[in-house]
Amino acid sequence: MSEQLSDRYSPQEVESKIYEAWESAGYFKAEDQSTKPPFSVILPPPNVTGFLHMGHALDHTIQDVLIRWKRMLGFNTLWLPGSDHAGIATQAVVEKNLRQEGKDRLEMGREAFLAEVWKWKKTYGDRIYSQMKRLGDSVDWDREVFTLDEDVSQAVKKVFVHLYKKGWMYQGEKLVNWSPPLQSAISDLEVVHKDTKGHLYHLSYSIEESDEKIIIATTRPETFLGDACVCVHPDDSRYKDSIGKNVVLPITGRKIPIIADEYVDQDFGTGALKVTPAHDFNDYELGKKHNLQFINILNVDGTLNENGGPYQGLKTQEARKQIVKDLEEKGFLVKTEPHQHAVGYCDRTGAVVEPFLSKQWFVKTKDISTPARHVVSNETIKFIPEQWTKTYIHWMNIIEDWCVSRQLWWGHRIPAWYCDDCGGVTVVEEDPSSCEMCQSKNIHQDEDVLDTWFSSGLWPFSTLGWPNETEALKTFYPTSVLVTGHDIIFFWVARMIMMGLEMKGDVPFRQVYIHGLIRDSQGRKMSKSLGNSIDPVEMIDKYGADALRFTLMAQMATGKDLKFSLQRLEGYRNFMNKIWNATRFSLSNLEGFEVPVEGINATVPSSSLTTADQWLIYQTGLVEKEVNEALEGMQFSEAANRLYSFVWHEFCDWYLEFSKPILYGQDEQQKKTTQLVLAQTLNRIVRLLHPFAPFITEEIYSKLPIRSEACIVADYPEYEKDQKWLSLGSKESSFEMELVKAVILAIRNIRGENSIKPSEKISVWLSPQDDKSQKILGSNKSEIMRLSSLVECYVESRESLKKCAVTPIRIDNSVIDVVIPLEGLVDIEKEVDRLNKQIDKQQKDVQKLKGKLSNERFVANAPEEVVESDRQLLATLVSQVEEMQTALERLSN
RNA sequence: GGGCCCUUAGCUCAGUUGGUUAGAGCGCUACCUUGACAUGGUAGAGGUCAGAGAUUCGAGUUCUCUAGGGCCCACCA
Repeated sequence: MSEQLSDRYSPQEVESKIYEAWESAGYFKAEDQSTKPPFSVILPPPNVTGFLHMGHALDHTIQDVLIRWKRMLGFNTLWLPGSDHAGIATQAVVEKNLRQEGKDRLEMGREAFLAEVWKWKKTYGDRIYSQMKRLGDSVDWDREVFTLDEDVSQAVKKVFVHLYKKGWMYQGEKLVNWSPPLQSAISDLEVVHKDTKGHLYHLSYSIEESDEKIIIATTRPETFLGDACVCVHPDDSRYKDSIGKNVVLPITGRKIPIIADEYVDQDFGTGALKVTPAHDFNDYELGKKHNLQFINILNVDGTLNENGGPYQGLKTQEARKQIVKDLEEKGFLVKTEPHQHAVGYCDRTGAVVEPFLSKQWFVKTKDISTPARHVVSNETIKFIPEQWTKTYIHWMNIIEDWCVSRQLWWGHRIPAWYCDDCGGVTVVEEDPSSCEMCQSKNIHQDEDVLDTWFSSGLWPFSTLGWPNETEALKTFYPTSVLVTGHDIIFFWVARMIMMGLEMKGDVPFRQVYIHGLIRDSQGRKMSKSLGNSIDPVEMIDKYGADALRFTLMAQMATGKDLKFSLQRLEGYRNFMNKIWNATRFSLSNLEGFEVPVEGINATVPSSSLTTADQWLIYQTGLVEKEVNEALEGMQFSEAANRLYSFVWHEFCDWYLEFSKPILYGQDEQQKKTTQLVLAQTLNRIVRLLHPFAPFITEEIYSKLPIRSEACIVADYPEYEKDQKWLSLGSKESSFEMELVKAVILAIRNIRGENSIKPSEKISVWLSPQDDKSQKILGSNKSEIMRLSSLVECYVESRESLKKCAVTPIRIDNSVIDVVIPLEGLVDIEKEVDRLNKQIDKQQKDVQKLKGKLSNERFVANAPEEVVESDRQLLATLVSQVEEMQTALERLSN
């Protein structure tokens, strides 16, 4: 205990040491079988080659707080870490890298390329994990899983086959969202629609065997190459006679019919619509309905194919320019008007997405989404905050079939084999040697891989050993809570719910806590391209992990986005330092303190406790109760802020100041008592703070006289279970302390307002107007003197004093006049002004309250207690005004 | 076009079932190096809770509308 602590807390010196100690002691490990109640959280797997950003820091801190809290409460906690292969993102990074070395994926071939990706994964796969350790994540590393691990791959295949057999996984030649740079299909969710300025081109198509023309309007003129018909509304008088005739397409001269369908909006454009079934989702539906020709004009790379005629080889954008030019020259372009419309972009590459006809695998969502919707609407799964329930259900209502095949190499290969002889498809879990239909050996596997989110969707059970009925699965599924951002509710949360219900027959988690996104101080999204992202590891290096965690938690209120502020971070760094110094002070004054054998259960007779002791213990109880309640309700900022103000403004500001005279004094008996209170309270504070600030609390805990094995596995203080200690405090003592504090504040206020220097010692008369106050003041006189720098303090009435500042204090029914003679000390006029101002302000409140109480309906309708407390308040205010008026007189006389 | 959210002190934000005189941090002003901490202490200034209406004895808190800002979903060519 005599160990010297430095006067500043330096996280750099303790954090890594502490983390290693936790890990090697095995504190993070969950038990597959346990008598303890389970509490499990599956970490949203970060991109394996990614690095920790502020969003992760927030997401992880929330989970770690919950896990540490529950662990201390005695739960069998599992926080399961893992990482995601992130198909597109990782493949893109590796490809880019190879290109710089002059290598090309296609030239290398599948196997060689995948070897490169695995090499990359091995090099960078641990980076994110070491960053998680810096944050303090108490995950069970022994259970770490990667989405491409053998077990997970088996689970993926099993699910695929299961869905296939059920008819819910099917292959179809459909119009999909195609990303030309990726040369792959992407799902609806991976398309972001942005309003884009474009043009509405009016093209003139001539009607066959006549001089008539029909004008159509389009935003994508190049697609005319794939037009299958022109469509008008059957009731449109302008075009009635044209229906059934053919038009001749410009440039190519190809002939297509004019048909009618009520789908067409007569008021938009010219009321005549060109239909390109292979390149537009609406046209696709029309094409199916009217059995139209599907003319694909694109190659996989987004260039025009042989159907593009003279434009073959050009990219769509280039082709558009050229075609507009040509049409204009030949007189087919009637007019061009500016037009804003939604254009789909690939969220990975930013390229314009092309609707593209191709053969893909789809998950039929109709049947699988119904139960997934129900479990949320009937609150088997609860979203926090609730508002996301609506969003989720809305999406579930409009969900389309999910395109899960990707024309990539990095990912789970689709377990489908095609027969070169009979053309049959074999979908099985184990690689087959022959075709299921004709037994031919000439089979080859589907070249494509699955959408990354397909394997992510299985994460809550695939990570626990499924399809084997493992103990872990029995113990920890369904998991307790899923913590994530709202940006992946559809991508991930919804898919996990669907898959969990289908494969496990139960929800994957009971609660979904949706937090906001981290923004910069100006409210912009943090992004690499804006250059405004803040590296959490850098912040940890500079301010410590605890400060960063506390900053995030103190702001984590409603699930709203939160702005990250360095000033705030600095403030919580200071808070950590405050805790450190409070400990330093305490420990230096605990020298010679004998640790009681009962340890944390040791008490003293309540009669030996000072007012401040009892007050502190009472406050400790309140904090224990409130913090647990806040955490129970996922009110993280509530919990963090409550702890902040308790530690700083109650423990440090008042209790430690009150303890000084005793600790520095000669009364050994009293000193012992205070030391016990100090040791007991510090222990509780450290445990309460641990989930939020694990490193500093563990470090401090190891130096405390009263402690157990380690803070991380110590009991979390709970009001009900801590009664042996907490019952030493009382509401009554708390009241006494409030009275003493009020007296001290009143004196300090006068000093401060009148700029009476601390060095200038003054005398004060305290005039209690009842016996109770008299007693309280008498027993706390020395503390009052010390904390307000008094040279003399008389607890007695002295009406004869002149030119005094008088501050009336009233708490409950106790009234005290604090009387300070000011003659010779200050400008009396100034004090008169100050008092007058206060009286004015107070009188306004009195008027307001009087009005309220004279309202008969208020008195008649409001609950008795509300009326009563208002009456008392009014009485207090009125008497305070009177007393201040008296004070004014005494000041001037 | 549909849906969700936000607007409270100079700044960033708390304020979950409506009820004492609306809070915090930072910043600001004044004073203070007092034996844990200047990453500190003490005191202070600063708000008609975006606006209007409604419900209620009572609204920052519930409802409606308006203004401003943000987000999500959506095939009008």
